[in-house]
Amino acid sequence: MEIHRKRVTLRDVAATAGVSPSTASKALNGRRGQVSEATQARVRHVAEDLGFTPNALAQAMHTTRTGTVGLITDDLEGRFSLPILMGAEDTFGADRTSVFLCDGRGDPIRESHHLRALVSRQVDGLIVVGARPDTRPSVSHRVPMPVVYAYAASEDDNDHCVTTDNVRAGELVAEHMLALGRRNIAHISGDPAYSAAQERVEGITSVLAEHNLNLTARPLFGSWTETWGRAAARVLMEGDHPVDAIIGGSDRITRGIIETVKAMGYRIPEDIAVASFDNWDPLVSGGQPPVTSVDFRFKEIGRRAARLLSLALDSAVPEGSREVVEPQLVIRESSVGL
Amino acid sequence: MEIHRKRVTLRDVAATAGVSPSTASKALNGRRGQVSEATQARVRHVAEDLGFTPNALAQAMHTTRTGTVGLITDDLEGRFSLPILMGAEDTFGADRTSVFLCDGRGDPIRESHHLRALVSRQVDGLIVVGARPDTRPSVSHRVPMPVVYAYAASEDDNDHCVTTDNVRAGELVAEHMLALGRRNIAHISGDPAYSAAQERVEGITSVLAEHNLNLTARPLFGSWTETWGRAAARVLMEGDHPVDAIIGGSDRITRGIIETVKAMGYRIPEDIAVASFDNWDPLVSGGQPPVTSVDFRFKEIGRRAARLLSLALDSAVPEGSREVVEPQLVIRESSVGL
DNA sequence: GAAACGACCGAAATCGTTTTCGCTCAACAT
DNA sequence: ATGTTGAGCGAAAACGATTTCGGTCGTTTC
Repeated sequence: MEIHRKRVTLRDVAATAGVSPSTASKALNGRRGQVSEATQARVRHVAEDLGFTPNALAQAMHTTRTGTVGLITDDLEGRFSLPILMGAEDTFGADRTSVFLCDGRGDPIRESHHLRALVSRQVDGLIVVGARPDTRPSVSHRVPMPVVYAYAASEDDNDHCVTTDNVRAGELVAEHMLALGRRNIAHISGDPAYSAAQERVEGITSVLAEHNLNLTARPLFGSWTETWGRAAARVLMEGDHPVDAIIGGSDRITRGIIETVKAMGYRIPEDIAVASFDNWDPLVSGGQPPVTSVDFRFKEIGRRAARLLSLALDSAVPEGSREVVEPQLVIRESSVGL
Repeated sequence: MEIHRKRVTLRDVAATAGVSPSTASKALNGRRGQVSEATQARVRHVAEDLGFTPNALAQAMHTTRTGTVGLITDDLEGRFSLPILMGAEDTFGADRTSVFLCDGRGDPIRESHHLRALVSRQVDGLIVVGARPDTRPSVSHRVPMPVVYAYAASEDDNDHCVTTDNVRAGELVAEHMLALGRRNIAHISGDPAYSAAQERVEGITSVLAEHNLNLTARPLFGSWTETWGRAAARVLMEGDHPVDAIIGGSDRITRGIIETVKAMGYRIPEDIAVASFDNWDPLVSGGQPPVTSVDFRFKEIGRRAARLLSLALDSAVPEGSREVVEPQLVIRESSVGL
């Protein structure tokens, strides 16, 4: 049924209700004291009957608020941006604001294009989601509306940012391993160019240091892949250092580690306790054993970013607000036996 | 620098260029013959100078085209919807239309809410992405604009749909296995309630039948999890039927299969060739060995859906158009040795 | 030299809604 | 009877852009 019936406007409602558009508007918006109960009811009924939906665009021309925000990301897989989007939807839901999602795909030209499109669509604000948790160039000076950076902070200190705490994430895992009585802890990380890699190492070593311990071997850096996890695990286990715990730099790396360690005849977690970062469900929950991992709570990041943006829209927040979402350790059988 | 400078309007441009808004408009839109070269250049220059960006909302009130479409999904993980979104962006890019992404999260109430929001925002059209490839309820009668269903078809035959071909996917894998000389082929599927599961079986068996073959054992149904893959693989390998190839129902299932088969001492692909459906990179590319898998080409689905929607916007397409995107087999080492 | 023409520009209407302001009319006080 | 309310409604302006329709010129044509 492709009856793309003409859109019914306030004018139509007013006409069939026998009042002026102004009165109809007041009736529907519940302007008390300006319209009688009787006509209010009548207009409401007619509007319902005709299936009237107010044109948000026309409304926006007055309020200069469109009830829309842009979310710009570079994250192809959507591992960060979708949970963040969902969190944002959660807190915007009450505000009844909708989200434009745009993928810049790491291309500044494409990003500029999206930026222009969003500005011309008069979005009230912007959430910029970085692909990696390093700082990224600010776009705030290029747009006439508030911007909040999520996951990756902006390079400009005056911008609003909601980020993760990779140092804390490292601490969480290290504390967990120590609490389990492990003392010979190794770390197989990913690409050392990522600040996340460095900060997690920092968190781990600082906790160990508090107990007068050190990593049993120098952290191994490579790439964020299973293949690297396998290779590094073999090197590590064939080395001279005793190992009773391995911290993988990501869930992908950890998959490789677990496979190799098991293949070499060690039991997990009895001989080797394993933990990881990301808590990405498809990799973590179905594994054998399921993997203990740090969850960075992307959804919460989205919620907080949206909240911050809402405040910024009302200029109710100082420049350069920074929020950090505390990560959370999710414990599974790879570190603690059943 | 939170200089949220007042937005510059066409009026401003006109004023500083010393012309009327109408002339400014014509100049910027290149209305030839209605404005002299000189003033055109002057207005353009001023607009550039002031950083003028036309208000798309105001423009939309004339054209009754907002250059926005809604994309509604239920897919929490974004495995389908993000690639589809990217594909849609690709073909919409030229049209300079932006996409509202909304997640219904499987909740009809939430979906209705989003639907209302999109209608009130005057989106030109809608793309509805189903979470599973079964048919889903139509929403077309509830909105005054064209709708295209992607991935999951609509229950209403008059709707436009772009879907995958699960039967063909099954055929592709089966043909591949036969071409490799495998004759004792088993299939470990997922939840039998999914039409995708049934159709893939259908594709596989039909190809085998053409060669007077049958699956070496009845297809095993369970859930779309690694755990099920492990359990089923063990049952299968310990059974009486000879097996030289296993087709996993999804990449997650296949992870479990491979792990178990390897643990039982078989070599992949020498003893057992393995293939799968989905071609989901994080599960498929880093595996040991990497997994042969059928790619359903979500991006292409998005592109086609967007194209179909564009046509529907111009009423240039008959009711009930159905498009099927041909899946593609991606061959890796789990089926073909190096 | 008058008429016709074309190039260039601006006034005004329009899109759909909200808001301000003024109008009308009944009810009430004086 | 006149003046004062105030409740209820509508006319009109406004948001920012586009488009139609004239209007003002200077130039060409017979």
